[in-house]
Amino acid sequence: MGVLESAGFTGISGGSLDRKGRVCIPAPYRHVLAAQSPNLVYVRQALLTPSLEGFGAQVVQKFLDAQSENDPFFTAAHDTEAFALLSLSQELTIDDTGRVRLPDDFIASARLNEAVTFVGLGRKFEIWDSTGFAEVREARTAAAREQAKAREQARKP
Amino acid sequence: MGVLESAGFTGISGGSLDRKGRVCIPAPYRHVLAAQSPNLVYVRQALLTPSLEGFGAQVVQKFLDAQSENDPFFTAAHDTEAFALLSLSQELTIDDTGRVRLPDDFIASARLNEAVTFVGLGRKFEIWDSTGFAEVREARTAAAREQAKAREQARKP
DNA sequence: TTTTTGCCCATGTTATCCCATGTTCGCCCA
DNA sequence: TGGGCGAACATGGGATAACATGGGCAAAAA
Repeated sequence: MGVLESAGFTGISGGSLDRKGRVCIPAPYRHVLAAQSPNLVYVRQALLTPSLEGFGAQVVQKFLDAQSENDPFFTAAHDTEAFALLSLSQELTIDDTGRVRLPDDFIASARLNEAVTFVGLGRKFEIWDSTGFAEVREARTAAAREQAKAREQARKP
Repeated sequence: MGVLESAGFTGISGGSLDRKGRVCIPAPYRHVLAAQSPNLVYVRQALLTPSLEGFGAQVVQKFLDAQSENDPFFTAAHDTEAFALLSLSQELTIDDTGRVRLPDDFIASARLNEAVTFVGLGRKFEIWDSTGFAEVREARTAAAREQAKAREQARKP
């Protein structure tokens, strides 16, 4: 713990969903979240993939700030954005063993089984079913590898 | 210690991975890292070679700043990059004897044995299995030699 | 009542802190 | 210009705290 929090969520780690629908948030993630608000995490269903997205209060706060600066309300585009961020998210409290209870419909929509995988992406993190994530990981790694190769090429000739 | 830190990671040095999966980061590297954030190093699996890459908080911070300015938080724009940099990296804390615990999957993917080699490359450094690095070193030296020759040619036609 | 939710305790595992020791490097003085 | 001497460094190992996870119990909801 230290300046770590500013760097956001990083790394990939495994966890487990117990029969009560609880998951233990990885300790490093909890430290990031704790720096934003105590015992709180926002979780929503990802829009494009069978996974969940978690983030801290800071993201919500930033959105609200932007909201008050610009058009307050009454624009359809904005409402859609607000819906995506606020309506689809649930504010979950982290108990003192570091776990949260995931709503059943979230578990269903992300197709989670007992083994889950946490994926750090800076200001947000993802929760996947471990089996399902395996191939996604392959694909993403391949894409990253291609990008890295492309850079090698660009530099050399 | 001096102005050296600003020059980034330099040189090649050996180290050892103990039975607990710990490595001692070479002191010169630690000094570079300390200038960016205290007791922190980011390590990731290299994309194109069986090795690990280490770097300081500055690299990550720079990426996150860019991310939050454009606010592409929930867009897929930088996803590949974010995955490569943030997901594949682990934030490791350096204990007060200068060591970090490398995750087992990192050790496996870089095929590390007891003897490891640190390779300074400016803003990042690499961690190789010493035996595996031997031939890579050959190849790189040869490539560097070729490049040097090519430049000679270009200058004196 | 039956079910669910939040709270608490229990436990095995893992990592982290701390102390100890050998070694190498740099520095200063003869 | 060599020793030699002290500090910084690298490495091993054991104790301790943090972590992940299962299960029980009681209050609240259905």
